[in-house]
Amino acid sequence: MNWQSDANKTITAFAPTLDRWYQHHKRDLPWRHTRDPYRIWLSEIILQQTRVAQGRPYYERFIEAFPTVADMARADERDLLRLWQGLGYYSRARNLHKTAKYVTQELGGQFPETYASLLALKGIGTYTAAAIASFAFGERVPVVDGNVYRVLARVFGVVDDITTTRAKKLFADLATRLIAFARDPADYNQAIMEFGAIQCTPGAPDCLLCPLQQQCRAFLTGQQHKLPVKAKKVPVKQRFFNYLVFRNNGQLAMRERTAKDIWQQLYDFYLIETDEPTEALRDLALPVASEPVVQTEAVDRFPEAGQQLLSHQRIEAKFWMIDVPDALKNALPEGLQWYTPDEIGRLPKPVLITSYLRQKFG
DNA sequence: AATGCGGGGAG
DNA sequence: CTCCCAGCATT
Repeated sequence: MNWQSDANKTITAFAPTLDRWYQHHKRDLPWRHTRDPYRIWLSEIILQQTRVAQGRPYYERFIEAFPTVADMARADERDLLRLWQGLGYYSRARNLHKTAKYVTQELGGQFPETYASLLALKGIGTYTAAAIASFAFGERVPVVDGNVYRVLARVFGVVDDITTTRAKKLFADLATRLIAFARDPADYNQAIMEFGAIQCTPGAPDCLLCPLQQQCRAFLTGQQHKLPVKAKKVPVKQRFFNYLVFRNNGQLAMRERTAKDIWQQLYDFYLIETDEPTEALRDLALPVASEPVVQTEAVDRFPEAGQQLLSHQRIEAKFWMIDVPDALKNALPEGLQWYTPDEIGRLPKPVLITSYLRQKFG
């Protein structure tokens, strides 16, 4: 039996084997009880680059707050971002709102029903379009996500670097061949992702109890821990944030982040970024309006420290609380506004800011 | 083809 | 520590 005919046999047996495995290992997840494209769309956007365990409570809260796409379309974008707070990749929330409005206002509340038309919506790429098309409408189009790359790379011994365009096409083509043998495209797509999440895991795949063990090129050659091949990512950038937390009469000065940077449309404080960690307030180039304030009214001579690890940046933050006298409260730097504690609670904020507020004010 | 974008959990 | 998660948009 040569390798080629082994591979062909594996291809025809792959989907049925996963389907069988799935029947016994399927988790009970809320978005598996519906074919409502709105709910499936919402769950898929939430789950982009996000583990099920992390995304699930957000899904529940979103469905509670916005039971239909029309409800979401009506929402204030700030409230939507506030609900999204802590999930990261906030462009997902902005695109969610944009698409909800588009579907409601331009499509009469009806989601597009094909892979190709779904792909045209903001925030929907190849993976999400395939997921919605198959789960909600039964279209026979394969999902290709991180789980699928891992499972296929191992079972079929694909050593191509999955970050390259060539490999992406190779995996997509393979996935298309495989789904042809599936009984039900939706179940099969769920099955392969579930299999990757539970059985064929990144670190310690459960090969001993794997139904594909004797067909898996990686297992048979002992290479499962080396696949998939993925170019290592760029080193994380270190940044130093110095926050001046202006306070007056129980209110804090905050501003919306609008720059082309992290945390767009979330709220934080007056920020001075430096190339090196700062030890004292006098080392900072302070805003003109705050100078007299800083001389006399700084509350925190030693700042609160904060750390935020992002996948692409490591942020070291320091917070100086500064009491602003009434005489200067209308002289805030451009963009800053006073907010009461209640208002601040309703603003969407990065986790770094929320953590600071919690540790400072409870 | 490269880069930027969050935050958290697992090993 | 490192890796990576039901990826996508922009350049």
